[in-house]
Amino acid sequence: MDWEPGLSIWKQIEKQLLADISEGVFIPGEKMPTEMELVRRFGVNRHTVRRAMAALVDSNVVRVEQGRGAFVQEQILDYPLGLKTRFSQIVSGRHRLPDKRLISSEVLKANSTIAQFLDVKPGTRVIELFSVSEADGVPLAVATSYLPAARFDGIVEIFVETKSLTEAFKRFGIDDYTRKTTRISATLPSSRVANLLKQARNRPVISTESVDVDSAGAPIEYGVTAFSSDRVQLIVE
Amino acid sequence: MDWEPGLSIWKQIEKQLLADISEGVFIPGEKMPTEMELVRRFGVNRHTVRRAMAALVDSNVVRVEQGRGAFVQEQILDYPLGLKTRFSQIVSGRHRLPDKRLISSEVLKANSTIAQFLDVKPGTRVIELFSVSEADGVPLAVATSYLPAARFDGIVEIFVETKSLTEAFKRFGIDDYTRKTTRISATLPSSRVANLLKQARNRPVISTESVDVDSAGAPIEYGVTAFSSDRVQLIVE
DNA sequence: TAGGTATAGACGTCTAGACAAATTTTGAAG
DNA sequence: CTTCAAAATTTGTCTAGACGTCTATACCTA
Repeated sequence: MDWEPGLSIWKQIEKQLLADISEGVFIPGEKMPTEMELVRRFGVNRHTVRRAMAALVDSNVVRVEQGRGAFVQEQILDYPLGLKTRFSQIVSGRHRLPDKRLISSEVLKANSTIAQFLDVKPGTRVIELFSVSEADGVPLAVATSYLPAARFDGIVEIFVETKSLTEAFKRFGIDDYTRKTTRISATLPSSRVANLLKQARNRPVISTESVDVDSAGAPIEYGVTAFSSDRVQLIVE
Repeated sequence: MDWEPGLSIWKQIEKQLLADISEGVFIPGEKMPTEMELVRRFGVNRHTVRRAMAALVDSNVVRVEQGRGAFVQEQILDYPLGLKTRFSQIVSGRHRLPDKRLISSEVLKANSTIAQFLDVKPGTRVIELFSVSEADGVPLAVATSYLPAARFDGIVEIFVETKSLTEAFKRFGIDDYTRKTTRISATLPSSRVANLLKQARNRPVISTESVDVDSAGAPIEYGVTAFSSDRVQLIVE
């Protein structure tokens, strides 16, 4: 690489890396070359590369993690937590393609926690849905949902077909439902969740616990969702 | 200086300099020690001092000028440019003490520019006021104002006494006046203006040209004002 | 197989030195 | 005294090297 006079080398490197990112050479969320690789590519000292990277970090274009490397910062999705929060609507509204894939499902007997939130007796049969929500193919969240089996027999097939719980509920005569409660915490993901989110195990997830109720106030879903904190920001209105 | 473990040295230096500033050891607008002086004071390498200073520049606490040195950044005053812009009100509203000192005044014959803005014939006698506006003793702007002499005979004494053009106008029966036009440009100050603003000649000033009119629409003042761009930011609403 | 340990890889900090660029000061010439 | 050019100051950039801290991985042991 040859340098044009009048502009400091680190600024030219910053410019080049920025161009690479916008051209898709480096993908948001993916690892960038290591400092030493950039040193070899540009033929400068490591400190000069670091000066350029520092500028990119400063402008929030990349994120650096000690011991791991640098990553192209992804655009963080604002996820409003309202009474009528619908995943697909939020993502579509940001001009991104939503998808919700079912990973596994089974029918089991409710433990005391699930029973309490769904307002049923412990031991009642409930459907467990384990799914991944994506935008443009990038996983944003993994959700575990529990629904009373008696009321929603056969909902799994509809969910797989429509990829939407909202749509599946409609087939069961529930045209409208609202969020009753949401509890928010931050944790580190299990390896399974980290894997599904395609993120490092030491990056935190935002964990929400929520109950949705139908128009009559009866609980229809209890869910635990883990959002990738690098890709999603929850907004409380 | 001895360093506590667990926190990088440059951060400790940053912290110390920040403390010095808030304690008034370094005064806003004044020059800070040179890098070499800080190197001797803290007993570290110049690059370590520069790392700390870079953080302070980043957080807008200091401003560095190549070849001149580092200066404690002064809090920039937002100066709204509205129809009823009144200097003393704006400054008081920011909990700072306004002052407007008359530097010189004289009566002269209007040239074509002044005559045009004041809507009088060239050669008409006008009063020229040259003043400095300060907040907490720090000069923010120097203003040259032109008023029709026939209408405002004896206004100079009132202005000196009240330090306010708004107040002086009131004595002449003008309880209300509005800004008609404001033109904004950026220039380098003359040495006289730089001196009055107590700023370097190579730091730009924001220059405004304005006409105030009374409630009947008749021009009562044409003024040229030079704002210190380090201390004032104009806000157009 | 689970868990701890050693090791290599990658970023963070600090020191040292050499020039470059911008500004200010000094000093000589007129 | 003014003006202009040289010198000194001061900050900006780049290189070079050493060591610390954090992470991931491979390997060993129980």
